[in-house]
Amino acid sequence: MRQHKHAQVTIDEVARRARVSISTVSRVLNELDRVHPQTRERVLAAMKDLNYQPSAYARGLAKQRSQTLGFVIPNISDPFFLEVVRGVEDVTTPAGYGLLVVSQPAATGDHRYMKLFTERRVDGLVLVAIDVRRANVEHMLRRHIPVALIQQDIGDDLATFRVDNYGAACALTEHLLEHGRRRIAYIAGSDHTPDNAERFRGLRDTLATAGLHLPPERLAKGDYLRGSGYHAMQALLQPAERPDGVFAANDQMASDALIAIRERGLRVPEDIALVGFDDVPLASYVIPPLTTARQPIYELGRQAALAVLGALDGAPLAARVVLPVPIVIRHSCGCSS
Amino acid sequence: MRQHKHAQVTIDEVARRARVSISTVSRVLNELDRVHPQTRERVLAAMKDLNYQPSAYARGLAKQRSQTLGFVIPNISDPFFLEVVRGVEDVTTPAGYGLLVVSQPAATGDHRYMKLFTERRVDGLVLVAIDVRRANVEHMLRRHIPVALIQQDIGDDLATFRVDNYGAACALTEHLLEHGRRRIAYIAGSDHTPDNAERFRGLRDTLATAGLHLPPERLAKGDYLRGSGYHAMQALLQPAERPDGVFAANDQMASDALIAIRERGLRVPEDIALVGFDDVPLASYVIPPLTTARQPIYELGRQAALAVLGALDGAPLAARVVLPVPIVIRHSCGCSS
DNA sequence: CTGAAAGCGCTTACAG
DNA sequence: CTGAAAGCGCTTACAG
Repeated sequence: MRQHKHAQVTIDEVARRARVSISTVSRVLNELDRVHPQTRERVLAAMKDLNYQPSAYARGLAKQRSQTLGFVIPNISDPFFLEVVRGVEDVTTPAGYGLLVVSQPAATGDHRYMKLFTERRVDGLVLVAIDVRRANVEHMLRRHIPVALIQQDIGDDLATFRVDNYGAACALTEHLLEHGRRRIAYIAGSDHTPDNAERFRGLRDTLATAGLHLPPERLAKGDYLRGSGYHAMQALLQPAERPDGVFAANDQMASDALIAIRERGLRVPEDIALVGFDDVPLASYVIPPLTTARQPIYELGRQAALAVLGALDGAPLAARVVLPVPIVIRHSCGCSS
Repeated sequence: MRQHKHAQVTIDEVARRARVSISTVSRVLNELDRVHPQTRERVLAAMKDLNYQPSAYARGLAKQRSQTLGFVIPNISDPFFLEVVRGVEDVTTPAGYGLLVVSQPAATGDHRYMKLFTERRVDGLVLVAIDVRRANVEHMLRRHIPVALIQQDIGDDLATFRVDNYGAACALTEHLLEHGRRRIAYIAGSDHTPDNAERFRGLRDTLATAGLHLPPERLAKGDYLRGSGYHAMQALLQPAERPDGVFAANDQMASDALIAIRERGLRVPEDIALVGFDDVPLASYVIPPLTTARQPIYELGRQAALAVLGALDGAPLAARVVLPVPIVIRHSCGCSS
């Protein structure tokens, strides 16, 4: 067989150079058995001289472990996405795991990544906010492939990593109450998202505890996207009794609301105190800068990855993690610089 | 040997069920040789019945091809990042390639991903805007591993995919001139970045062509980041003869400049026309919305990935691709709604 | 502590 | 058109 000019160096060459068998090279590679110190040194030296990098493929085949994790992200332009990859990647790479990334277009269904991940024999999975079918997750789990779900809740028994939307919404509402606001309105995000539901619940429960309630005319529908907050706010400004506080389900809509309020000749926070959610760059940029809540996205990725790697080492898969969402106080709520 | 309860199904089981040898199964898998239609049907049926997914590991080992691409992204919170992964991923997954993602902290040096990628025997590499050493790229190329560089220029002979900063800067400046502006100032991004240099060159060359020049007092240093545009703009407003147009190297700084201008009691675009670069969400949000340029990030990823896959099929690696950057006209330049 | 050998799940000439 | 066999580069009992 012709020698490939620049082929990778294999375990055989290392063994030959160190004058040992490949078993021994493998042993120092895996640090399992005892190897005589001197032999070890020789092998190590040979590996270094030849710049040997063991083939993950051959290893994976022999060990029946691919040392890689599958990672699926939604197709949508999620501003948080970068943070979660970093969180995941920062734990996987140091642990010697590769990260196989697939972005899942919402329409396609599940097959795209399931096929790829099965072929590649991924050891574990981290799925971010996508449309997973429960059956698929169970299928993986049955094969002892741990799965962590981020921002996606499809069963109490599955390992899911979420953010405490409810708690942050309570805190934000509390804060509005502390500023003396009593007629607090809500600008909703997309109806069907759990985030929206939880934030709304936080608002309503906190109001209820304070003996307040939220009449229908102080509830306006938005869709998280640009522009919707503007129209929602206009609707909220119709009734004679205007709200004195507004909780928007995200910063984008809060920023839109700001414009609608200003156009009406009213001031934030003097006439209407306003809070958003997410702490996107825009939030600190509008005037006045928004009081909002910052989701620990990086941490979400980190913890999900740690859980999967832990499970691979035999630890039980933590069932449900809910990370606290700190609120960040700026000026739109009435706090001064 | 104990039968693993949920082990993956292998080629042997398929062969047995289809009553052929594994060679034949392999043949229908790879569609290389002729296989009798009826045999093929039997094999296909068996594969389907057993839900067979060939092991990418065993295949990679036998074929000496991993069918995966390495992908490195910078650690920084690049708002464009998501778009480029999507661009890359949208071509690799359909082509049956996996994408191994690593984020490269600037400080660490190159070893982190070089080691991982060598171990995993990636077939090709896409490197985004990171600090690659030329030696590393050459090392890969010598092993016949095609490398595409995105937004990173370290040699005329390497396949690099860039965006036409210069052309867009020319167009933007041209546009300012068309609005009758003659005293055009520049708010620079970080000195050392090629993007900044190219945008600046575009401005200066276009001014020169129009018989204009850019005196030192109309050149202010920024660093792309929040706040720097504000101070830069204040400096530009010092001289008695104020600029009547400002080109900021990115939207963030342009937005900052907007505030500084307004604080000075001047209006955009009436007193000073303003343009930015990048078309981040903020750009369309500030008042007046910014005229700017939109980089084709997704396309950058797509083309780089296509080039690498092409090279893997024997095509020559396209040396240099520069994608046009359309400018997006809004109101900060003086155009009306 | 160390080596020979079988095996991981495929592919690929080589025969037939 | 199809099968037997060697090989891809490792790991892992099994002997010694």
